[in-house]
Amino acid sequence: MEVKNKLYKGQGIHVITALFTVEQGITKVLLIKRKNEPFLGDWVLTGGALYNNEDLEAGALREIEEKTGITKVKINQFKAFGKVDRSPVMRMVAIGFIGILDSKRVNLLRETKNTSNADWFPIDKIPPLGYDHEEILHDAILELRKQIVKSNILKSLFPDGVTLPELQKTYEAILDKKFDRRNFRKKILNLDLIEDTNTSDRFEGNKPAKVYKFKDKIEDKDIF
Amino acid sequence: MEVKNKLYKGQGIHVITALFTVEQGITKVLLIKRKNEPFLGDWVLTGGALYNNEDLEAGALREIEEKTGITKVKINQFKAFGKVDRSPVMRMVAIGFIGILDSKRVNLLRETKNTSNADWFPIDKIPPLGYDHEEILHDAILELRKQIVKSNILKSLFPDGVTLPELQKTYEAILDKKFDRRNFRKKILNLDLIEDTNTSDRFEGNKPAKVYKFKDKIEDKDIF
DNA sequence: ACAAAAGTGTTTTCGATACACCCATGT
DNA sequence: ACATGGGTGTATCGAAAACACTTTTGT
Repeated sequence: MEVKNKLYKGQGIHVITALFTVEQGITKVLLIKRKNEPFLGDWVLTGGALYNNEDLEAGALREIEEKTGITKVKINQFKAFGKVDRSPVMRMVAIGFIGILDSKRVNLLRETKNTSNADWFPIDKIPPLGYDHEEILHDAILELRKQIVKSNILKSLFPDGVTLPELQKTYEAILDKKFDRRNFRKKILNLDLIEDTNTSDRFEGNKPAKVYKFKDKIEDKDIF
Repeated sequence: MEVKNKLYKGQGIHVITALFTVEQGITKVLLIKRKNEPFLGDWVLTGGALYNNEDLEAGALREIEEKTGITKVKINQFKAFGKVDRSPVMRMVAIGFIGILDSKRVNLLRETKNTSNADWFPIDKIPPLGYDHEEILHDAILELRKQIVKSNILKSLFPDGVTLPELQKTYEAILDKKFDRRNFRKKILNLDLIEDTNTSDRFEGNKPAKVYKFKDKIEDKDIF
């Protein structure tokens, strides 16, 4: 259907994902460098325009793959961004997603049809971003912090399981906060996000640590 | 800018709000009856197509006013809905909002240019809805339950302040749960959502109750 | 004085915090 | 045997839950 009324004509939808990783206690986000106008040469979050034949999440995943080569990542929608002038070309509303994965497990494409570079940036050392992506990233970081205590979003960072010391470092990195080891264990186990695998241990040159894994389904707790 | 690539052509944005009220312990949502195709004659949530010259929230508020006459209401965006076929006419992505207000304080328009009726429906007695509005409403109810314990969204239900017994009935209605009176007081005051006005009492034929009001700004608590 | 609804305090229970020692491994 | 990091238990504190009586008003 062709829209005639210019109040509605020429609208489009962006699907934008803030893809995070944690490396040695540093939370990082994946940025790509644009090769086209608008914002040519600027760093932005991964994403692009939604196609008519795909759902929101599918579009976000396609854009991720096209522009970074990353394929297996779980993403969660968190907010829409729709300021009138957020895109200089036409009216675009962005649907924001977040995801987290292990950067060491992916073969990041440095250049693609639409990007001239891609890299992981510590979230406290972000260059100027194109579009409204600084705002999206800001909100995405807050959302990530919420989701790591209420969802299994970290599962995709640890697809092969995780030890409690590893997990503690991750939480400390993302929440920017230190925890007592014994209390952290109790707290995290109480969240019912992970379960003991019983099976395997993992070695790092000292006493082996038990391996836990994130549950596939998290049931939400009572609100009040 | 005119889009040529048919992968992107002809997209649009809906702004849809689930407007709630609570009457005598019953949580209700405002529905309007469509006067046009598609879904002519169907009940739907308040909303419509976003204009190019307005932000998301402004568009949602304009649609609310146009189709219900309601003007002063606070709304919060909560989720985007973008299944490929959610609109039969063209590709539309919906941005969902929730809001709550006192139905007794509004003069609801029963008919407008685009609607043939409007009414409040108990959320457990919802007729079949057009578009994907049943899904949007379902998610909106969950979101409302979250927001009443984490935000001051209820402020617009009680613009002149509220007593604790009134509030308790409201929470019980929305959360579908009963509370002990003494514990409810402690709990709700601990949330730091409301403050004592000291000033006024309110009579209902018995002992007057103290009036509290919702704060304008809520600071969020530690996540973990 | 009675009915109706508001207001309040104490005990108990449970989860959160603070804190120190033992254990398994590699060298 | 020593160094390194993993694992665990207890005492204390504070929040949440259970629970009953008193107060204010209108009639």
